[in-house]
Formats: sequence, structure tokens, C-alpha cells
Amino acid sequence: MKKSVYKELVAASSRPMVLSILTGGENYGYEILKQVKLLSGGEVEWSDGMLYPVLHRLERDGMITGRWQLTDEGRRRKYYRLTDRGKGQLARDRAGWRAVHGALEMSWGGGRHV
Amino acid sequence: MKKSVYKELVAASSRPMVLSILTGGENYGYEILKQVKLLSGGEVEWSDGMLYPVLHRLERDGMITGRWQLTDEGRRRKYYRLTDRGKGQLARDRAGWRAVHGALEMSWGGGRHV
DNA sequence: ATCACATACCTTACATGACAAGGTATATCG
DNA sequence: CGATATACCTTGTCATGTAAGGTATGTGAT
Repeated sequence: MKKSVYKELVAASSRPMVLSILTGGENYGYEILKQVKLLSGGEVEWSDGMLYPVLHRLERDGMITGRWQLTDEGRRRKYYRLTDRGKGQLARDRAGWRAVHGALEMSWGGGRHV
Repeated sequence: MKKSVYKELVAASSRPMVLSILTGGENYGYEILKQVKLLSGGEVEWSDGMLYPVLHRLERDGMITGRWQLTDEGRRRKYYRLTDRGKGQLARDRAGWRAVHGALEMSWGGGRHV
């Protein structure tokens, strides 16, 4: 695997990424893992051992709600949906991310874009 | 203070931000704190209790080198300079950051920019 | 049948790192 | 002489990714 994404970056992006993906409708863990890889063009790959605790925390904190569902093939999935609280959190996370991203771009560009 | 920037975001950005600021030349802790605030338009404010350990880790890992200096007023400062190793780390951090930022922008925009 | 692989979920031990709060010391200004 | 800014540092607590392990089902190949 590549490893360009250090763990602090994973920690910083996991919540906004998950919440954002769920704005596209109900989704479940395993599929979210594939979505993240797809959205990043293969550059970001999350471990499932990191994602499931994230989903549990988000549910515990009322950002998302989950429901179990059985597929035709007999597999069990836990589908999550974004709550209003989760939408508010996403907005705050985006604001924070953009503030930091802006500062980084400033420092990288030295004032102009590079 | 504001608090739009959650701690995981601080953790993810501290190393690239410090290294990037040092590409502009030697600098010391207290001044770096002010630089970060300036670069973010006041939106990002770091605590000194977070920055000094970051500098120590970076020096320990050979990313930066420090030297003590006395000012005319009699204050002691520890000036840090970027090493070649630090430049390499900065390049990798930028790549990682941009990969994640790109994925977030994709998820936020739903495919187009918002 | 049996083996490998993908799907789909979960947990624990460990290391790391911000935060809050405390500390030391000097210079400046009212 | 007290308040504020400058300038550095450390410790205890909590949160979180990683690595590694686990359970279980469906599918396709041998």
C-alpha cells in the first residue's frame, strides 16, 4: 500500500468525510470504505478497524442513526443515516478544515500560488 | 476564543505548517505561534503547550535543528532551521494533505465544486 | 468438498498527540 | 509595584489510529 496519508490526517478527516458521504443518502461501513478510496482516486485507503469505531462514536453522539438490514444474499449490513445534528457538525468541520487548509496554502505558496 | 478547529485538525496540520513556515528561514516558537494566527487570518490559534513538544519531536527526528540565541533585550530564544530531511517530510506531508483535501472536496461538492 | 477470496461486521493492546494547567524568567508600561 | 507581553518548558488525562486478531456468509475455482 502507499502510506502517503499519516494517521493524524486520517483522524482529522474521518468525521467530515463520513458525514459528507452520508449526505448522499444512507450507506454502510464496507461501502463507505470503497467510497473513500474512489473519491480519492485510490490515494486514500482506510482500515476497517478505524472506520467502525468512528461510526459507533458518531452514532453515540447523535450525528448519525443506524439500522440493521439483511440483503437478499443473507448478509447483514448496518445502514447509517445523517441526522440534523450531524449536518450541523459537518458544517462546523468544513469551516475548520477550510481555515486550516487556507493557512497551509498560504504557507506553502509564500503568498502566491505554487 | 473561537474553536472552529478541532484538535485532530491541529494534529494533522502542525508538522507541515511548522516545516512550511521554516522554509521562509530560521524562526522560533513564540514567533511561529503568531505566524500561524497571521497566515490563517486569525482563524487558527495554537497553544504553546502544543507547539513546543512538536518542535522537540521534529528536532529529535532530524527534521529541524535548533540553536539558542540571546536577544539584545536579554531574552533567550531557540531558533530552528529546516534540514534536508525536513524538506523531504514536508513534501510527503503536502502530498498526503492534498490527497485527503481532494477527496473531501469531492465529497462536499458531489462531483462539482461548491 | 475444499480452498481462496470478497463481503460485512466487530474488538483489544499499544503508541501517539492535543489540551488544560501548571511552572520559570525577563522586559516594558502605567 | 502590578499587569502584560515575551519566551521557554513539563505533566496528567483523554481521544484516536494501527496492527492484529476475531466471527460469519456467499461465490468461484480446483
